[in-house]
Amino acid sequence: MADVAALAGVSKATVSRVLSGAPGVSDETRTRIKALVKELSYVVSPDASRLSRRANGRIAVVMPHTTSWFFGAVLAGILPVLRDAGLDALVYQVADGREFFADLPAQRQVDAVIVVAFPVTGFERRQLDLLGVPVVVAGGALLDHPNVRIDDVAAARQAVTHLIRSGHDRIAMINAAVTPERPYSPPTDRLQGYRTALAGAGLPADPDLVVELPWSGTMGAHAMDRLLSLERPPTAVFGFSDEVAVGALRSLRRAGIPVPRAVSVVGIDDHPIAELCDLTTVRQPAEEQGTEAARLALSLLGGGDPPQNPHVTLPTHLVIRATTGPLDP
Amino acid sequence: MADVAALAGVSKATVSRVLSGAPGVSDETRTRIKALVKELSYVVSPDASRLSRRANGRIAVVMPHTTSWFFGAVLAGILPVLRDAGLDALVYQVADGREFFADLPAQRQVDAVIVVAFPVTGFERRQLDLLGVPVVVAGGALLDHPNVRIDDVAAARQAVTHLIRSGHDRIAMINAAVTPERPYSPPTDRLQGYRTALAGAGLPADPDLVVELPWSGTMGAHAMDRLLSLERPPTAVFGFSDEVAVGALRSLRRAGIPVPRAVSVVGIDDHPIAELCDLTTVRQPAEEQGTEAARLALSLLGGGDPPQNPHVTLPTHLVIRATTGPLDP
DNA sequence: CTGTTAGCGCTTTCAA
DNA sequence: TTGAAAGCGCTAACAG
Repeated sequence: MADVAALAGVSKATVSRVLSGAPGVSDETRTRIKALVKELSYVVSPDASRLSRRANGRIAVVMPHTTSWFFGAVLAGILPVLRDAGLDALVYQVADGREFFADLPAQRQVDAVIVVAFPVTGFERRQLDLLGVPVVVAGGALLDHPNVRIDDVAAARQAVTHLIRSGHDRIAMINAAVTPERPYSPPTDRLQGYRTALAGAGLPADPDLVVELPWSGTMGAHAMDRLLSLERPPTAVFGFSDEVAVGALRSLRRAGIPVPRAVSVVGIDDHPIAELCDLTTVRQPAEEQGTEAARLALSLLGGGDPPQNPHVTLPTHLVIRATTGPLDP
Repeated sequence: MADVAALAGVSKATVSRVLSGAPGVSDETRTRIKALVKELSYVVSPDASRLSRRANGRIAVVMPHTTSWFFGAVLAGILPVLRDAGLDALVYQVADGREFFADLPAQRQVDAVIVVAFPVTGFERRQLDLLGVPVVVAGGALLDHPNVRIDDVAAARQAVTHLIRSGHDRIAMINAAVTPERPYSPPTDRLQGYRTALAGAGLPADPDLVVELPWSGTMGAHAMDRLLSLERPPTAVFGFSDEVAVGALRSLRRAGIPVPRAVSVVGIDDHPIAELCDLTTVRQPAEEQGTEAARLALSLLGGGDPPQNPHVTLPTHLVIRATTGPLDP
């Protein structure tokens, strides 16, 4: 910048003003400097600028992994919002919750943290506080930090009610197992929604019909195998997610059981795979959760008023495709 | 840092030395300062440190989108490598190639750029040069920048040869359409692999059997519909990717055509969906491409010797599942 | 409107 | 072994 100033015969201050669009520079000088800057294709050093301005123009995005659709979609929702606000995104993949919370590499580097669907332990929560910046949560909740999520209980109810209305009365649920240390709420909430729906219809809750397995790509398939080995298998299955449901479909296909004639299957997400598999599901807006979370983060940063409603619940809705229907008599 | 120095009764210089592990500090002082630092839970400001040291400790990761499996997986491969090297990742999603290349928000912020499977135009290439930092490519190639990729021609050949060996002689390909401006090579290369394999087996190349459609979630399904309306439909289909192949499966299922008894289907990727759909495919290591690319980037940064081989080709291999087989007589 | 003067928080010679 | 001082490249008063 010193060079530019020298070549333009002005002070660094003036150049700085022009570059930051600050007022108080004559049009003549402004255009002259702008031209020079363009010619030299000069840009300010963001780091120096930030150092001087005491703000770092970056936001941390913390996610357990980046591979699955949901996280990619949330990220896709976050990035454009931050970009438009002139902020950069520092993405942290916290495989098993270690490095990020232990070393806090984001410390003094970010103005806010967006935690994506990450079950945060007590220790981690305290570490997060140490960062001293606003925390917002996408796809989950954490104390009363601002967050954006769906109503998991309601989503599950929508799915199961759909099955009930199709005339099913032996409805199973394949759920993701949750460990006590990792307070991940969707499995709990969706199970509750499942039970509520059954109870609401006056259906019994058969514990054999709830299979909980630790998450894995083929977990849905294994769980379905289990359900098929029951003396009285279910006629309908509600999967924790679309990936789980599609796994169940695989087992049914291998077993030669016609869907939905003999067994109906429904998931949650409206993952792209659902459309390809003709899977009935309950759609959750993933990208929008990212978008809204990013917006919340920005509003917290603005220093302005806190957001109107710091707890946003986005709606879910049933998407009926070809894997559910009445039992074939 | 000034505070720490004052409280310890030493100069900032000494504190800095301790914190950066530089030599020339007595053990006594060192431990004393370390204790104090811990107590105050003080950490250096990365920005100030970088400003002073003229290096920015960040790497840009540029991808067309973050939603699809491949990109998430590559990112998952990149992040841990950078983290271990103490570098942060600035992730840029370049929806339609605009902001990033036009504004170069990464300018003066990163020490290298990893471009992930992004078809870069001439203009964009020039903008990239403007950043003045090493560029490495994951999942593609760009001039002779270091890169990590698979051999698309070979991958396609593996897929098609498998079909030929199962006795098929009317083999279709569903390909992603590529526009002239966006020099995205996999479609071209995979088509070539397809043709090579056919020619190698002395099979004719029927132009009707190659359907090219612009990418979309259901593109494979639509393309399959097209193939099914041919007077003589194919008995086997090679999809550009697993998602395309699964789309084709959907059409076949809806049409009531048994797979693989009447039609075989094979894809490329070994996307998680492939396992769930029992899809035969050619596996490409996505995460590893990220890992290797990140390593290449680091080696370029080290200032040390350039990497042994700056052009890495990772192997692909057939994964046989249940969607391919001989024609049922 | 523009320049001068201090820093921002750290690293790094160069002396002591 | 330690400290003083001079920046890194920019912004932000405060004067003129």
